[in-house]
Amino acid sequence: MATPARKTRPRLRRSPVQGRAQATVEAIVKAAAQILARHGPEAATTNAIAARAGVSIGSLYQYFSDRDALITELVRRHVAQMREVLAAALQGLEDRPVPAAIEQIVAAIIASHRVAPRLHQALHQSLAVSRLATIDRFEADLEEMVALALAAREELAIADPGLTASLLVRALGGLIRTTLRREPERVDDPALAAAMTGMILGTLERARRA
Amino acid sequence: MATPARKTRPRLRRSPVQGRAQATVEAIVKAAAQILARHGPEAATTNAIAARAGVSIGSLYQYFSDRDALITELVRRHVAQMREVLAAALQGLEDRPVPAAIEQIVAAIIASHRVAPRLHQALHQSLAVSRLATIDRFEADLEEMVALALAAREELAIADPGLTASLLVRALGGLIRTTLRREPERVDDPALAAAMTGMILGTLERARRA
Amino acid sequence: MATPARKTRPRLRRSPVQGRAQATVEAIVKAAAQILARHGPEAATTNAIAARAGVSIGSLYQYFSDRDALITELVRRHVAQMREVLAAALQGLEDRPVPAAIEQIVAAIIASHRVAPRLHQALHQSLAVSRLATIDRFEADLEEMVALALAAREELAIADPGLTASLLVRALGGLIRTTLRREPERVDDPALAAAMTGMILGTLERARRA
Amino acid sequence: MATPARKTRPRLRRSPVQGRAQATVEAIVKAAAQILARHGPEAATTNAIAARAGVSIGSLYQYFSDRDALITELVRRHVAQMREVLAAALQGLEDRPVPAAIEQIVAAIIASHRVAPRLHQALHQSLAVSRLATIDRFEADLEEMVALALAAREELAIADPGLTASLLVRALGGLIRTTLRREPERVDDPALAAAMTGMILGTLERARRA
DNA sequence: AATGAATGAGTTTTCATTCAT
DNA sequence: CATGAATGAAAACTCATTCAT
Repeated sequence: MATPARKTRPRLRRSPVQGRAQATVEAIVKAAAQILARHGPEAATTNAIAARAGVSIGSLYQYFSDRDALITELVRRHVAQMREVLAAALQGLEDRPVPAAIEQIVAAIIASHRVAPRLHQALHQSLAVSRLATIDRFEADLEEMVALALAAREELAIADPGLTASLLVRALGGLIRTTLRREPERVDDPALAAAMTGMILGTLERARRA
Repeated sequence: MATPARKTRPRLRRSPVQGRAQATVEAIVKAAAQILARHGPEAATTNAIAARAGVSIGSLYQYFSDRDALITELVRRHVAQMREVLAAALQGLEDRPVPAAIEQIVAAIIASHRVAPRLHQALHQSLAVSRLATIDRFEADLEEMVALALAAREELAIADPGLTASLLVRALGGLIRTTLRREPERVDDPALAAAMTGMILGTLERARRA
Repeated sequence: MATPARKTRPRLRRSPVQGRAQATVEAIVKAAAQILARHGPEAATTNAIAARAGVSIGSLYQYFSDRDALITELVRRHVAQMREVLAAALQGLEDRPVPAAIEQIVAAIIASHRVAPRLHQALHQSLAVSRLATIDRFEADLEEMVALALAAREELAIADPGLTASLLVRALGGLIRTTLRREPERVDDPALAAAMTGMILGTLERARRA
Repeated sequence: MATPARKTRPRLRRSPVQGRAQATVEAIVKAAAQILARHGPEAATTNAIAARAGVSIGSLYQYFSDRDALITELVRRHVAQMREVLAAALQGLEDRPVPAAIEQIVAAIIASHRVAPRLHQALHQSLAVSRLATIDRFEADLEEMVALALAAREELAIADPGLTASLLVRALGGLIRTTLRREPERVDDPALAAAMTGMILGTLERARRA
């Protein structure tokens, strides 16, 4: 690539070993998330974040080298949470018959996107393309997991599990994001989930080895 | 009243009567598109746009009341172009058998998203959620067109054409956007297009009336 | 004074000998007056003035070397009008008995300030102190006229006509301006005019030679 | 609600808790006053004010939400000072006989207008008519005070104390302002003060009930 | 002469970041 | 360590003025 790898910065300027420092960091990250989610990227200035966190701007810079580092940490936590929710929602996947498994995957992906939808939206918006890496990695991992799950089911006879997984994960992700943006309340609509499941099943049908 | 009520402000602050002015407007819009596409929303300052367009900042404000108006115009043109490409790519849709028609729709949606993918991405990013209306309207129109097309094909027997159309259009759109962002070169991959077509056909199969 | 005398500029860049040019100048000055009076100094940009006058900005600069020259011309005309109104309203002053003469002076000063009160106000506001010279000269002349009139009336026995004239003219002027600003409708109140007359008569009484 | 409704925005954007901040605010306000007084409204740009105050432009905006807020604060302080001077100069008014009381009033009004005459002038100029409220309120209050003082003196037998007070206050105010503008040194001339006193006494004479 | 497109210095304002206390 | 006052580069936008057509 053209751009040189950024010199990796320590994630946190100083590791908060004491409880108070830990609490301060928590407060700052939480404040940033709240402001981003509720008032959008424009409102998320460092001063506003510090104010909402109830700490001085100086303290913010005590723990984060710059605004970027704070946002990065926020993304890291958000994605970690999505991963957790996803992992929990995928428990016992292997033991289920295919149709139920698909339903479970759909539900899991929806659930992971509902962790903090406004924040998710705001992050997608405020992050420069180059900065979406962390989120993209999550989606890539998700694709891989799904690919493995598909390959593991011999009865599905998927010709190209990688391609099919990408297809499904990206389609579902985009579908959920668009719906969250334009008709947020509909994300809970069981008819939509059912239709998504149908879409996946139909797709898998078509993706069989000739 | 003598003057008809206007809901929308005039598109341009002043309409260029001389050819030179027309050229200036074009240069500004083009410069804005380039900077947005290549360097992202943050880089698209009015000064940078004017500089790249080779005009003074004053000239920019002769024709656009503010930065927002320029972006709006850019969106307008971009969406208009997407609509054109889409319309052209959908010519003769009714005369084709279902499988070919689906292929054509997939190709058309891909084509419309390839008009200026980086710009599309940047616009999605730089526009506040509330300002995505023009793009959203395009997507909503697209959903409606597809819903009509589905309903018109009695042989498909789609139970809920609206739902199915939303599903497909949003899924395809998100899929294409994600792919453009993460693996831009793959958009041209015929295997992907084929897989998408498969996805749609499979989905339609599943969406039949019981 | 510290500031050197400004190099005197020709009042008009070119003397409009033709009728059309004359009309253009009229239109420009009138437009400037209207905008100043109706929308205040901030709105009186050269472009706005040209637009309202229905001429191009280039034409404005054809006749006025710069914005300042235009404002100067406007002031000149405004004061000239005030002088005319004043002179007309003072006709036959010498032939009247003192009380009637005073009433006439009061009425005349009021009349001269009502020529274009909003414009007058705007000019007072938009003119830098150094630029109020033309208006000040008008008031100085007025003071002198009144001083002469007072001195001419032996029966008044004014001890210091100059002082008394300054007193009265400045007091009346300020009074009228303040009233125009704060209670514009009251300027026509006959009770006020009567009170002013009373004030003057009382003042003259007190200004007699011991 | 927990917080009481505020009609007025907080006077300062942020209240300085450290002494240093207080000093900064003072420096800014003082610089604004100086520039306005010496170089007029046009010269009083936020940058120029910050520069003269010896602080960064950012500091100015820490304490004042915008240029307007700074000017408003300046007016507030100026008027407060005028009120103080006036109040001090009116001490013991009730205990004096009418002629001495009148002299005192005249002296008090002159004194209040001499607080910062150039600034006063500049403020009158730089404030849009609609924004002169604070100054106007001062003058209105002054009129009312005088009206009450006049009414309290039964021996004066003023027919319409309100009208007479308006007359006198506006006349004196205008007179002082004009004199300050055109012959600033003359404001100290005892002859002028004496003449003003004469004007008032004469006016009061004429304003008696028939 | 007239036009109006173009100019750019100058203005207000924001916000990430530093550093003295 | 925490605080918050201070910084200043940079952004949006205006408007008097010029000049090619």
